[in-house]
Amino acid sequence: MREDVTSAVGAYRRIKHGILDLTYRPGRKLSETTLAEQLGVGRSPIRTALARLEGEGWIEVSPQSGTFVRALSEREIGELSELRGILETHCIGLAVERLPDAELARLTAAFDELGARARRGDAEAFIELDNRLHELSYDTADNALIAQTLRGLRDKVQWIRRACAVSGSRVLDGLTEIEGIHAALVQRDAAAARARMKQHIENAARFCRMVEARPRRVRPDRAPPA
Amino acid sequence: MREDVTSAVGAYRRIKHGILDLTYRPGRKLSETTLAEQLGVGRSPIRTALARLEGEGWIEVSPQSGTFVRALSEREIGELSELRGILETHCIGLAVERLPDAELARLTAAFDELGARARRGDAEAFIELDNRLHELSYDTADNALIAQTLRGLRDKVQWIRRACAVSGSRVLDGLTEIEGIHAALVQRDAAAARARMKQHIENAARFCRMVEARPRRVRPDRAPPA
DNA sequence: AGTCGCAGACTAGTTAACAAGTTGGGCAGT
DNA sequence: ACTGCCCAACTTGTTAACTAGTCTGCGACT
Repeated sequence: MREDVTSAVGAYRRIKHGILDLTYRPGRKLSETTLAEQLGVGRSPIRTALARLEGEGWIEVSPQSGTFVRALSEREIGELSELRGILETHCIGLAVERLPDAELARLTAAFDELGARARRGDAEAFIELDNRLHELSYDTADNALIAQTLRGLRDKVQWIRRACAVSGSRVLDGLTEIEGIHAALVQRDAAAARARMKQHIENAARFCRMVEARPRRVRPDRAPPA
Repeated sequence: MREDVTSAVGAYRRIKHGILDLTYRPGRKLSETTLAEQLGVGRSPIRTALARLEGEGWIEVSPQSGTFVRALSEREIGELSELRGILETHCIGLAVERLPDAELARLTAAFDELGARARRGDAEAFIELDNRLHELSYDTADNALIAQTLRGLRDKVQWIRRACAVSGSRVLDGLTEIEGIHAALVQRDAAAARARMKQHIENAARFCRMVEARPRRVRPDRAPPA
């Protein structure tokens, strides 16, 4: 594995990776001491990594008690999807106006090639295509803050999908949806693109309920955050 | 001052407060050792606080070199305003639909009382009124994630305003703007409310260029972020 | 049998000392 | 006078030991 600049960012990457691939499932306890031993570093880099993960909403620290992978409530999943819908809709609307024809042609080529593979059940091809579409719209929107926010939200959505074990048939439905968005792009129809993107986002995180690894108490919550 | 739960959150509050009230101006170096001595704690709580502030985008840490209060470029200010505009517009649109008449009546009363004071030049009254309007729309939108994001963005905008020493005449202009939004709320006119809110946000952070405390080099940037 | 209390083994929070790297000023050589 | 090197001071990164709070399970008492 590539050598990390600091122990802290290495720990961050490995722990987040462990959360995303469900090695550390929602509700699971993450002991600083244990993680430090497993990663072969002291507790400080672990604490730095955990602080960042807490800030990004992946984990929850209960003082003097434990650190746990967060499970998102249905409400939180809904809030997350609402925010994502607003921003993705905004970006795709701008892409309709601003995306250069040359870029659009390359996207169309990708849809021709990867779309065919996805239709034969290649989930990787679908994910690649989905990424291309979204990232292209982020680039076009030309707002690093919004793009960064959206990437964080997408991480969460994909994590939720995995934690819910959504069926593979979503791939075909999803493909149909993004093909519709692509068609709207080609026709330079902003209203259709926005409406279809909204629908796409709403479908993405629907009917999900996270299952925690173990039941656990609610956070003691000794102090309200600033 | 209220006793803090942990040294780390106390340090976070005091350092952030120092940034907001311009005690620590953009570009200024924040030494962990010095801060630890000033606040009477060890370096660890300071590091925890700084990590959080870095995550929120207030400071920038250069390894083995120093920690600096970030200065926002015109571009970043623009991006920030764009995001804020999108979300505030969304919230005020929902408020038009959902805000109960009783709540609206209380807001109108506040406009009568505080508005008069603001028109006589009471900046505090204007800020209070502005807060009431925005917070009410956040509550109505009923999305904690969006509300939290918006509060963070508002912190930044108010900080920018202070760092740019925007003239006091903005108070009267701002009052006129939010009175217009209030009027649209009363008339239950979503389109007008959204348009006026958009204009209000755009005006808020216009013509600002941050002045750093001291010139300094760009960050060494030894490693690309994850 | 059921319940209360205590003790021990955890947890995260904090500290101080040490390691590794950067920075800037002063001195020597040209 | 100017240039280049070097060293000393200061920076954040990391570690291990210590502190204080929480939880769990065993045991005695009711």
